[in-house]
Amino acid sequence: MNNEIPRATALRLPIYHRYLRFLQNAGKKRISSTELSEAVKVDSATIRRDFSYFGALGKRGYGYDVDYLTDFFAKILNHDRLTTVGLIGVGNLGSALLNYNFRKNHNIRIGAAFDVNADLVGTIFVGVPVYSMDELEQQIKDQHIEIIILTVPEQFAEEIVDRLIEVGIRGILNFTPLRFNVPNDVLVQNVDLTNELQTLIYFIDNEFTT
Amino acid sequence: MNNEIPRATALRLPIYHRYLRFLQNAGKKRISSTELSEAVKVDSATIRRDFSYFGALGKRGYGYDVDYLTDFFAKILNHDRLTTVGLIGVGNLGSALLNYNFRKNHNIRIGAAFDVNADLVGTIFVGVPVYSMDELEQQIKDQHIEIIILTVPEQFAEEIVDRLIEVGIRGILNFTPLRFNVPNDVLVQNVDLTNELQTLIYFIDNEFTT
DNA sequence: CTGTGTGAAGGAGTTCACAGCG
DNA sequence: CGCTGTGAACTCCTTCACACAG
Repeated sequence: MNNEIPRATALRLPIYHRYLRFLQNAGKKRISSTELSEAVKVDSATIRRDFSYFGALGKRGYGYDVDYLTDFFAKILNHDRLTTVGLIGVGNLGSALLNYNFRKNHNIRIGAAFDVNADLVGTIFVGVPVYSMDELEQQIKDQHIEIIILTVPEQFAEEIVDRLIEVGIRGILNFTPLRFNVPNDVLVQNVDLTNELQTLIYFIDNEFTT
Repeated sequence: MNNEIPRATALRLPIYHRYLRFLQNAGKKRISSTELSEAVKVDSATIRRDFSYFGALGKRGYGYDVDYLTDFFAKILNHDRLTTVGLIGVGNLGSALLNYNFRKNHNIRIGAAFDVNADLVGTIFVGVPVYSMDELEQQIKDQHIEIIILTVPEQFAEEIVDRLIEVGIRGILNFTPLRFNVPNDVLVQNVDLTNELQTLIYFIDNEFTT
């Protein structure tokens, strides 16, 4: 039931889930694909098809039960177990992400941060211990970290990624502009903020169509 | 020559351009689609097709001229003119982005920051003046700002977006999890860091295929 | 009568494979 | 001979439109 979920659908699951939780908090009991469509800006037919990959979740003529659907997606998205991730590079962006409230609502916890700066190493930064780069492999193993947020200057990235692959990391949220060669059991999600801005500028200057 | 560029191609232009500049700095004179493919992790046929939308940029049996191509894309991406953007919300993430070197290589400049915090207003933060929210419309007009980076807590976002639309902003780089209703001459690029992490976790837990 | 679930059609983007230019 | 540029096939995703369940 998992492997057949189309990639495009999987990418929308967190969006659906976030809004469903909002509805749940607001005490709403039922929601139709049309209403949901308005909030998350996804075509209602697409929503119905997305949901249908998981079976018949709705009731015809009624819509979807908010509580049921919220719990269902929570499980799908692994909110029922805590995920511990690590962060490498406690610079501007790294610090901001440590402050970011990943954990608050999503059962994601940054368990360890790593940096080369001796002044930071050994301190606790917004609740997260900062380790030296020498301790990388040990901490990853000890804390069962499978996912790394990579916010280092690009010149150091390649070498670090090699170490991460070696130690068996499963996923990297990559904030550097580089594209890495990784074995195909390691997943890299690239977040390129400069790109996003440039793309925005490009579309604006070239009369996009909504 | 602009409007017919497929969206997917446009999204890759900044990636190509960044690597071309790297090659240029390294003194490389020619590049083939196959070599480029290896570096940016895009299929070589896709690269050739992407380039072909802009006309015949390469030479058969030779490849592409690095200098020519770099300049060509610089123009396409508007690097020949300075783009001034504004940033609203000088919190953790906002501060990190102010420190981020958008400007360094891409002719993008954050010209104004806005925040509700009276301690920040009136100061210069990493070279960027911080204004109060009252000054939003005035500064946007004075500095000809067309693009806003939005890094405010989500409860304030909706109202701010309405003001931005009113004053004629063209694009918003949205770091809040909300999806806004905007007229179709305003472009919103959503960057949702929690989503990225959740998606990564989802794919890892569900045995993705590369 | 309302809103789901889904066959079928329609896009959009990618990749193959090769003709043909330099 | 090498590498581009591109028809054609293919894959993936979205959207339409409606049968049908509650």
